[in-house]
Amino acid sequence: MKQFTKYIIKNSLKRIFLYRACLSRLKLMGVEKVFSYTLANETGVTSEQVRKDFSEFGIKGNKKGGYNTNELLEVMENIFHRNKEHNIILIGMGNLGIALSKHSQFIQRNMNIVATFDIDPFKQKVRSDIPVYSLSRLKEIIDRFKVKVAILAVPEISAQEVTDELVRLGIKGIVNFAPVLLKVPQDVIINNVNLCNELESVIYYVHQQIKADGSKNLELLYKGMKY
Amino acid sequence: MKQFTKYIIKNSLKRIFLYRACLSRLKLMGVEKVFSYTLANETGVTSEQVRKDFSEFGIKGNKKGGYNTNELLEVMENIFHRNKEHNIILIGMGNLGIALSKHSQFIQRNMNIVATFDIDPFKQKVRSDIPVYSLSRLKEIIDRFKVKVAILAVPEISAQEVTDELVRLGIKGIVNFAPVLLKVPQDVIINNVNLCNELESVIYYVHQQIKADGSKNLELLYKGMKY
DNA sequence: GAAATGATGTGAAACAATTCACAAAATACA
DNA sequence: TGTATTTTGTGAATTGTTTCACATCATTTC
Repeated sequence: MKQFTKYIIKNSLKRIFLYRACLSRLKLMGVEKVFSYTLANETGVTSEQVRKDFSEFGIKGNKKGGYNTNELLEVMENIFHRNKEHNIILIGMGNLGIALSKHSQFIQRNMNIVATFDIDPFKQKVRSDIPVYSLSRLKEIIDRFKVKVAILAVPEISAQEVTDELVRLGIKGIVNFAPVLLKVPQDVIINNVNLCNELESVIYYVHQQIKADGSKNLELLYKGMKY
Repeated sequence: MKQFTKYIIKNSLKRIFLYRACLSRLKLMGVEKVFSYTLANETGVTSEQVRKDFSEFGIKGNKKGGYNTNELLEVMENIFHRNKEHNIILIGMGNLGIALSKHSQFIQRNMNIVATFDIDPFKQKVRSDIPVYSLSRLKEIIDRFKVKVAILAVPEISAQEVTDELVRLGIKGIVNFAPVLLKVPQDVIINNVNLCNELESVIYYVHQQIKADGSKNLELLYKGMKY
């Protein structure tokens, strides 16, 4: 029954992303020491939460001395395996696929899109630094670059089919931009990113806000995930 | 202290998105009646959860008879104010901005990007169905189309500056693609979408999986948000 | 039309996450 | 050196969420 449910992105991991973003900024500003309340203030969580999260990942600070910015950043880089290079493939070179293939932040963070794929031979000619292949060459590339993670930006209709093939060829994690709930074996991680939903939730909350208009009830409306 | 923390996207709202996606599919397949366990099976949650979520939004079904697919869909459309047209603006016509401006799903769901903006006059010439304006015309467009929600796809460096301007001009909700924690007044909703983080979390879990390799501990690793 | 069935809806219980409260340790300073 | 101060780290308490268990009711069946 729960065959394709995945519990992913534990809250504390999401917050680690926040802390890291702050730390990078603080490092640039030349701050050498941070305290749990510094990060707390910057990210809008409590300082106890910061310390609890750290303890979950085994991060230790110095009593009174706080945390060393560089050390802390390094620990976080390790959590996300940033020391290693990660070879990623991208399937679907539509509007979104093209944008993702050019997304410079991926490279900055050691995530290299080694190849992109599309079913349409015309799109395979699109000029880009990254080669665009036909899907028939998936196996070859996945094997050669030992790819474990794929970005899926294909149309809804072909998402499941492509996923099945990816899983067959050994892909273990997928960031899925198609608005479909993919069915995959237990051991494959799916992270769904649905741009419409992201926009619609904002519309939803803006409307709630307008209805409630500055009342205290707002606090209640916003329980759940923190950003 | 918590000035720019926002609690958004309550879990049940996120799940409502899942249910709706299923319902749309079921409707296309001609299914007229659904039961809580139908949706539960399809989305990977429990049937009690489905009913609890529904009760939160005041959705009532028929004892024994389940829910009518069309009625249920309509209720959900109303939750997300889909009956109304929503005028959105998009700021930043880089790779991602261009892809978003062409994203057909937005239009399918009554979310119209009425105008796009960029600081670079060259990009303002880019061919598109949607006009690309200079930022100096923000006020005019926001007022004319009564825009309340904006998509922010500008570089990190200018994100806060543009946000301040948007807020000043009456924008109440922002989908932010820049990897920055924006500072906004209490009554403005921010939804951060960080593509690198989405990819990195998959890499994280794939690595955990490889380490743990099929053990029962995996269940523990995945607690938190459900997808 | 009475009994059996199958679904909803919801308090109560179990579980999970966050906050509180404070001991412990490191530093600063007299 | 000893006392005051500041910050970490973590059990305990609280708060929030999910699951359980079952009363309720509409429908079907006999």
